[in-house]
Amino acid sequence: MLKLDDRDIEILRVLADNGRITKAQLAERVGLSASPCWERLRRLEEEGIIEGYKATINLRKLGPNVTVFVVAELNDHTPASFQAFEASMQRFDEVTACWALGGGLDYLMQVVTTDIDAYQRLMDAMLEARIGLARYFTYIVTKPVKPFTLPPLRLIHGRDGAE
Amino acid sequence: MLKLDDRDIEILRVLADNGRITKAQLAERVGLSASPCWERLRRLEEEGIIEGYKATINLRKLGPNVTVFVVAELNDHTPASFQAFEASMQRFDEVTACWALGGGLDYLMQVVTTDIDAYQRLMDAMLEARIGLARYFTYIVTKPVKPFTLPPLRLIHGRDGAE
DNA sequence: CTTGAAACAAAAGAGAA
DNA sequence: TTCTCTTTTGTTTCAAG
Repeated sequence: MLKLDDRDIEILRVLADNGRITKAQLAERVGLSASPCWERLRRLEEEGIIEGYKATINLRKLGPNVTVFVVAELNDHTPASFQAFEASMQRFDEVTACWALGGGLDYLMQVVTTDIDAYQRLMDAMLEARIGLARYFTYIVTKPVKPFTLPPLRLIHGRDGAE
Repeated sequence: MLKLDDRDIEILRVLADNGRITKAQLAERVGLSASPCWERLRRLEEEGIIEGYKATINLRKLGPNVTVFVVAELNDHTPASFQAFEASMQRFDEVTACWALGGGLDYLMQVVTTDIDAYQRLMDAMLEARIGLARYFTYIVTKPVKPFTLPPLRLIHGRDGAE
């Protein structure tokens, strides 16, 4: 298990909020000077705890669009079916995220399209593409209430079982 | 509406993938030299199309944790109830994202806790906190199938209605 | 859009607290 | 360990063509 102290956690928190902060500013914010802070950051990146850095794009400023969450059930639940469905998820660009759910039969997809019509056409295309999709339930997003935030890292870290 | 050309879109795509790329490398990747690329980037940031930059943290390396999606229904559907519930969502740190859904009565929450027990305790706490939560449905994530990706920007951009 | 110069930041190391 | 200080190298920013 990787040992992280409060300062490492603080580095993660600052970078999760501002991924382009300079290393000098980062050091100041976590109460270290540049060199030790830089060492810790290098380690966090090397260990893969920091996976990368991403710009956050405001899709609403680009044009009209709609986000839909879809709970999907498959026709059958063989390993091959799961694999085929999961591979399809990678190919549909409108599927912006996907998770497998407990119960062994369901998936949750996040889908972004220009409008509800385009969403329907996408789902029709999925049904026709014979990727194993049997039924699905649609949750249309009307408003983002809370943008992605980090969970409380101190809870998740500092217990047995981590790699 | 903001006019973006293919190079602007390409800048967004590169930065959504690698938010800490240097400006010189970014320019090279999109086929511009440093100064014009820098001008475009400055504009995208100023317009708020680029909202910010975030480090991506691999939670699994920090310790055991479970992600749960929760579809929630409220007791009543007055504007005040919505407001109260949405304010609560900001306060629960384990709620890592939240969206309001169509139908005017439902929310989808993404929750991250250490284990299913902690998830149950959180939901019990929400029920007891009288934040207006009536019923909820639990979807436990067993596997991330597709991490967040950008939707096809060319579809969303380049039509009427954008700001 | 290009060049290029000045200001600034990153990276790595030496040695002291 | 962490800190400060220094040097080299690379990056950002912006003015001028």
